[in-house]
Amino acid sequence: MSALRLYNTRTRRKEIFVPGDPGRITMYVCGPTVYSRAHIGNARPAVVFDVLARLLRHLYGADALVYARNITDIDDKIMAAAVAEGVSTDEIAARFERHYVEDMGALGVAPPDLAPHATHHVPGMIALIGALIDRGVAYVADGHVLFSVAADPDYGSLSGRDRAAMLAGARVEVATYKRDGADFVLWKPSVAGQPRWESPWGFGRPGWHIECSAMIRELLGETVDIHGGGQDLIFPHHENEAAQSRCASGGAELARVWMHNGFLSMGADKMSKSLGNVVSVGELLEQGWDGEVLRLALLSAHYRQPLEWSQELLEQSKSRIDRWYRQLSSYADVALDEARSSLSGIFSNGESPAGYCNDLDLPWVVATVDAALSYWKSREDCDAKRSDLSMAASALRLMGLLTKTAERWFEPVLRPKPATFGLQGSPGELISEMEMRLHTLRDTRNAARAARDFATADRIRAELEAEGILLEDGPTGTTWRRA
RNA sequence: GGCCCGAUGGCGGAGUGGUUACGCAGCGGACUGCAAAUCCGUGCACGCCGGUUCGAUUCCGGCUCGGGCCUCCA
Repeated sequence: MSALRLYNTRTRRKEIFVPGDPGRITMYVCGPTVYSRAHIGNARPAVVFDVLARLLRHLYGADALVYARNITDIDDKIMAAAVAEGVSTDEIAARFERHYVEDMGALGVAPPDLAPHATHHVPGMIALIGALIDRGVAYVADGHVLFSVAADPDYGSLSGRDRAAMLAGARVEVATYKRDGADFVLWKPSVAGQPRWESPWGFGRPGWHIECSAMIRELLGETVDIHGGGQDLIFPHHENEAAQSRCASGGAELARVWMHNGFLSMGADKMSKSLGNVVSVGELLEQGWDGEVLRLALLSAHYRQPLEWSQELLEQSKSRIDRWYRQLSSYADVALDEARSSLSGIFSNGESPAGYCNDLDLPWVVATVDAALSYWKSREDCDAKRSDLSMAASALRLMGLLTKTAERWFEPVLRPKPATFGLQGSPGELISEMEMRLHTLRDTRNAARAARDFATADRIRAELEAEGILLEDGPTGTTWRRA
């Protein structure tokens, strides 16, 4: 068993990962609030923790991990979207959850084992709030239930903030019913028309932070091995979760390891809906970027580092994956810790973990794969080469890349674009019509080349390139692939 | 104002107390009708000022600049 080192936000250092029960490792990641399409920044944690889940399953066994990623389906933004459209919050939530699942699927993100919905766990939240009141760390005020920050001496330990700093930084006017400016809402009243549940404190709905605490408690237990999310959740969301759960359980920490991914930026700023500088996963897919290209782009920087999203990043990722498919996709999977390969370091290295086991150092893994490719590219086939390149391919597959055959990868994607061919009809008819014309063009071009009529041959090649199809003339004939 | 993080070549992005990944782009060459792909070769870097050290891009301190959080946010 190799040592896995993970960076723990709470201690601000890499630690050897020691699960509470190696036979049942628990991981919880904060999922989406479903009120709009996911942008590519939202996809980063989904992809990063998907890779971590694959790694944990690889290390501890396929059945040893329980991975939960919640769906927040009750929230002020969902309510606002519902009002704006004149439909129910359920309809909004269901629609955008569907989009989310599709988009993440396109990025190769495997569905988590559990995808709890906040609205299905309200009784658990009410029970948890009741327990906090009983323990004297929460209080009722003006129809709300609030968590008393002063009651938790460890409040601030995750984010590294002290009380004085929080007061100094307060930018929001403090509600008068709060005993302390830092106290946060566990339960709030709903007015007519808003979603509501019956509780000992009247009809209302849960605060955001209590949702995760309650679902973790119900589904995974008092303490999870790993709790993940984006860096912006460290405070207040995760700090508050940690405080609630710690107080409710009499001191047990909510998570052994807290992990947070860095942010995507667009130009100088963080990509965020409030700044309006977002690009959605759906848009990128429609532009023709393969999900694997988006996935590699998201994984091209270490998960804790900021990553600048750009057209160039996409193009670089595309080139890299194209090359991998040409050179590596025929190599079958092997055990990643196979000692015969000189690349076994990408996966484990007992004393000083490297690559995967070094806090998920995927850029290093990718670089090592490329170095191996470069080393072997002009060398003859032999056991060592096959062993190294098989391991390289396996390393990429563990991060969810190189999952197709080269044939599939390079297969031209015909998109119905009637304008180009001056056609009309249903998408299906258009595609079969386009296929027929492509065959004709291929025959025409081959004949032209044979007759050394290069003007005609080049014209056809240019036309097809405009359709996203590249023709490559090789010694054994012409191959067609998507651009 | 407080807390946190970062600063590497044209670009992206790792890592390391001494030999400076990897990719993309560029340049030269081979191959090709021309391209593309492939192959061979090649240039380019570690924010600033101190300190520790035989030696620092790597460790320590300060500074500057940039970003995030402190309000919904992956």
